[in-house]
Amino acid sequence: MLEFAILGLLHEAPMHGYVLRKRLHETLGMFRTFSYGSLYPTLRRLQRAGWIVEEDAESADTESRTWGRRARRVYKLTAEGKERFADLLADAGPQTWDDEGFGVHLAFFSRTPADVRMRILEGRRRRVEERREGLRAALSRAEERIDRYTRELHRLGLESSEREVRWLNELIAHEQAEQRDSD
Amino acid sequence: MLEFAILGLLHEAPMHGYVLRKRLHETLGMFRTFSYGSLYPTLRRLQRAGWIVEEDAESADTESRTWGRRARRVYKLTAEGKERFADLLADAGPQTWDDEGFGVHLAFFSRTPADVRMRILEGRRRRVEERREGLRAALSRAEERIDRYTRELHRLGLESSEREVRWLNELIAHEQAEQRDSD
DNA sequence: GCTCAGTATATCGGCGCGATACATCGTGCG
DNA sequence: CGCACGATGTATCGCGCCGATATACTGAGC
Repeated sequence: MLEFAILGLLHEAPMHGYVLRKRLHETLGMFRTFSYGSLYPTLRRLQRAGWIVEEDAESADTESRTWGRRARRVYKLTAEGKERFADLLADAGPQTWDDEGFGVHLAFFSRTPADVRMRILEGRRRRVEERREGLRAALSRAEERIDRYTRELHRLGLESSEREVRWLNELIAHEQAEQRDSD
Repeated sequence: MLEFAILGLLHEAPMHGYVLRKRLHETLGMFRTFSYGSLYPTLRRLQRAGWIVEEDAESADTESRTWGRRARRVYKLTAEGKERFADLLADAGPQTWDDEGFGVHLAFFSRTPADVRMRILEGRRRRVEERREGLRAALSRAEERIDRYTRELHRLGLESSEREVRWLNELIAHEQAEQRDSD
């Protein structure tokens, strides 16, 4: 997931770890964060894989650089990196239904193909509906022996699943409307 | 977290990995699951730490055992394991405010001391309120440049934070009422 | 001159996951 | 009767990510 997000953000501009993490915070905003303990090793991994390369000291152009310190490692996408991101964007597999995968992918939704968007949205809906049904079942079977606090948690979870399904239905309807328009 | 849940469940009865995982599913129900890839190594770890021990082949009593196959490793709590669980129950630290930690701890809330329950609930509320404020800020500053889908996600997140804060307030009020009663 | 917050990179141990492997048992179906 | 299948049962491997920790330089305020 981090890989996906990094590749997506580097499309905007070359960046070094520190600002990358800030952009990560902003665009994934309040819903998912990544620690430096994941970021730096992942950057290494992407570099080794050839998806990104380190920009060298040049690039004295735009940036005013009032500093003399080096140390910042600025990375930029390679052609292979762009391909890789396109592949990940087009993936509508199971990991894009779960909380984490869905949330991150959604942050790059305007760049993902319309049909893929649809499949992700529907997959997510199926996932949340399953959760909702599971919670409904647990609650109906619960009245007796189940712990009061657990029951409360289930109630909250059920409500939130229901709300998310409604939210997904709206998004899906909107997508369909858009698709109709473009016909 | 897995450690906590295992120790808590083994209070009911000695169990082997497979049924432990089922009980895990039931009591954490729909909101958190653990894979065998975590469970078995964790069981080892707890054994090494001395919190649990493997019951030996005896125990030919209650269980009818229509099978001749061995292989099942039945674990039971040690005195140190019970102490360990009590310590974890009494912990109201930061990890008990986050989604995962909070959810798991809640499953054992009826066994946690009332004052600890209160501190966890309040800590969680603070956490969710921060998230809520973050999302509100993001949404108000958003209208312009932010991606439509991200905004939708923020909307959903905001609603769900608001809902959870209300839910927490109810729980907290209930706790306070209970505390008044016992005075 | 000092301290403090922000900028910047990096590593370490540990937790949990998904994939995979392997073996046994009971049930149902042809 | 045989055999496939689903449930029972334990285990390992590599990997992604986290929190803690270390290090060091810069700019602002006092």
